Amino acid sequence: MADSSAAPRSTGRYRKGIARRQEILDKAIEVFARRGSQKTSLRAIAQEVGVTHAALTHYFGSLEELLVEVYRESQRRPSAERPLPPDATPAMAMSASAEANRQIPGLVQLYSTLVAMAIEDDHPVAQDFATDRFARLREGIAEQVVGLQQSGHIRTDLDPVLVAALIIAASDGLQIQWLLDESVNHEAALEMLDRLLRGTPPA
Amino acid sequence: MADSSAAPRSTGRYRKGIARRQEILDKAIEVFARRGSQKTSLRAIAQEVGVTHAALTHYFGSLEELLVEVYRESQRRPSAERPLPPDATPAMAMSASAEANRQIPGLVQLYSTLVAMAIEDDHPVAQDFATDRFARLREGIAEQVVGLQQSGHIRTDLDPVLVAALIIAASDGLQIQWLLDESVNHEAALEMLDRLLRGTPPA
DNA sequence: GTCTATACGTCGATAGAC
DNA sequence: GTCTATCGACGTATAGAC
Repeated sequence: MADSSAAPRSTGRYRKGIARRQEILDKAIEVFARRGSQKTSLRAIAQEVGVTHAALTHYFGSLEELLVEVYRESQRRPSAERPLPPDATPAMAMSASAEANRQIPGLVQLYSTLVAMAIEDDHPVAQDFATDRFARLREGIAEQVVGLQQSGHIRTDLDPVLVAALIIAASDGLQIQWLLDESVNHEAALEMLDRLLRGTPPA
Repeated sequence: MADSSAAPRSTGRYRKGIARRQEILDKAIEVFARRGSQKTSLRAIAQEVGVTHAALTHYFGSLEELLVEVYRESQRRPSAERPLPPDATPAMAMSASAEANRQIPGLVQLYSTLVAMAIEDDHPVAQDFATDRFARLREGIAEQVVGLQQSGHIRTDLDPVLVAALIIAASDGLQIQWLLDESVNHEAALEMLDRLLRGTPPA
């Protein structure tokens, strides 16, 4: 559950504590959006927010939890009203989502940092975050894939869960390659994958 | 070029310096293989190698460069004589390579750490490493794809470079998902991608 | 409850002795 | 060529002001 790991540290049940925590989180997000992923230490964030670094640990427990919350909250906000057509394929939805994230400086770097932390052995919060995110995404996309298979938009000899994992992996991996070399066309590659999944034979 | 960024720090032109550097590098690799990716600080590595952390910076300049060299050297060693059939598809070659890397504890984590560092703005060594690695991989795989298109094993309506980027992205992304959830079948997903690229229509 | 002040141990990096 | 010593910054923990 997202709720359990997203539960405020110690003061969350009280209105004022929640409000203050949210206020700090909002400012932290703004700092990330404005300054990118540099200087993401507790002390640097605290200084920009206008509190001491100890105040941040009071509300978030640890830097790890703060980073996860910043990313979660950023994802929660609709970045700019992107009304996806309801028949959009999962790959193109991932592409649009990636495009939206790219608008926020530092967000992609933050995500990669969290994933890198997650696969280390001593970062349980990041690990829970990443495991949960991937599991939910796979589940949701696999469900869409089943529907698209029934409507004839994806070939039916493919395991929906494998397709979901592949789409997520492709989107994440292409995003990183694009960040390092803008000649890598994230969207075109996902469109190609879409075409392959559709199964229309070569001309 | 890899040579320029891989050039020893200050003593590399002299035989003894090179030898000592290589000796330290060998031990560092052994430490990573034995202990995984934990405790990868300069001081921890130095202690296991048997020198002070200042000695490591003398040979490698920075932790960043040491980590890159450890990964490069690990990749340079043939992990266990895996004679790929010459007609293996790029996707299956990536799968085999990933499988081999998985045998060395901490290597996949080290790779992810380097990639995460690379997309930050203040890690030029990691950035050069990652950019170079992806560019070389894309180039090599795209070349293979062209050959496989000519021999009829990959459908000819696909841009070879996009295919290469997609295969690399899929392999990297699936590896991460697998690390977080072993139910994600890295090899099966890449096999599926292979099948899609081949273009054989659904039964 | 909120938050500051302060201290602890570790980190990467560097200067200078030998 | 390698050490010791030291620096500033880091995440974390705790005591206590309010």
